[in-house]
Amino acid sequence: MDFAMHHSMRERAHFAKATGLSMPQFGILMQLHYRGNCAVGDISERFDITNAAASQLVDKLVQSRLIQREEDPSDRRAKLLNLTDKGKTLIQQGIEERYRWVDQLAEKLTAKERAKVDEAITILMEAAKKMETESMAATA
Amino acid sequence: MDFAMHHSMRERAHFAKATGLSMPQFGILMQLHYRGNCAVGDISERFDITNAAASQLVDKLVQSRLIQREEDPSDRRAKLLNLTDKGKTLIQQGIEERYRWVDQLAEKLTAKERAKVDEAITILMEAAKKMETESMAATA
DNA sequence: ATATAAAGTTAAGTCTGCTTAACTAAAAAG
DNA sequence: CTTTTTAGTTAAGCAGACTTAACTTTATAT
Repeated sequence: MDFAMHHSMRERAHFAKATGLSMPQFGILMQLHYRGNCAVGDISERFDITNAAASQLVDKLVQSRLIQREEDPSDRRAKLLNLTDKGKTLIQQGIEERYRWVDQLAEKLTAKERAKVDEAITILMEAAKKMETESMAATA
Repeated sequence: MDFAMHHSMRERAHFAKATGLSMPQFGILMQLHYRGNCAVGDISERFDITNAAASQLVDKLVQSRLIQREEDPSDRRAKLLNLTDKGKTLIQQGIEERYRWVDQLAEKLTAKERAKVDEAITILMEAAKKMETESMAATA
């Protein structure tokens, strides 16, 4: 498990470097991939940096046309951040590249083994989902 | 799976920040935790940076007494890098903190579910090990 | 209506990581 | 025994991320 993460980190760094993005920049793109419609404040909170820092990072990504920043209609102070089409395709590439390894791993398994792994993943996903909603409730 | 990594990354960044370490520095400590007796060249290769950069990072960690750098008896040009006791306890703390989340997740499972997950992990570990040795052979 | 708080931006300055280039010392090759 | 490679260090300089502080604009509270 930790091994997978070790590997994944490396892939991530590699991909970021290949695309000319810094790790923080890449991180923001991933964040927007998973949770779109973010505000700048969500970014700063997620990465534990100041609003100013987040704003500057976001601005760079906007300038490279990877994300778009528009006014939130319900609160005109806030901004809604989203991936542009360019950003989406980039991230999609990155994800595929990172998952090539997983596919290779899957090929090493027999059908029976793969079924077992699938089941375990489903179980874990359920548990994780349950945990997340609980912590959400606790924070709110 | 990706979700776990997302979470893990956050924990990692948080812990690194709390200890006053930068991510690259923390990464080196982790590397030494998993594969001790590294040379400076191993570090630079792992993180895809120059020897100079690795040497400088290593030096900072040596100065903060987290790792030790001694001459390799079998090749006096090379250095053997290892965690000091101080470094070891630090990393141990970090690992425990990161795994608290996994433990919480495990608590959400029934005994039967946990058994299934355990089995799946064993399968995956085997496959990963097989893959690693194969890629080693390919590189060599 | 005024005061206060909140979201974001901008600018100035600091700190790190990283690279290239020049160097030392040890090992391997000829 | 010289020559060349290899491992690592050091210094100079650049680029990026980050922080604080000052500011603008919108929302909220009194």
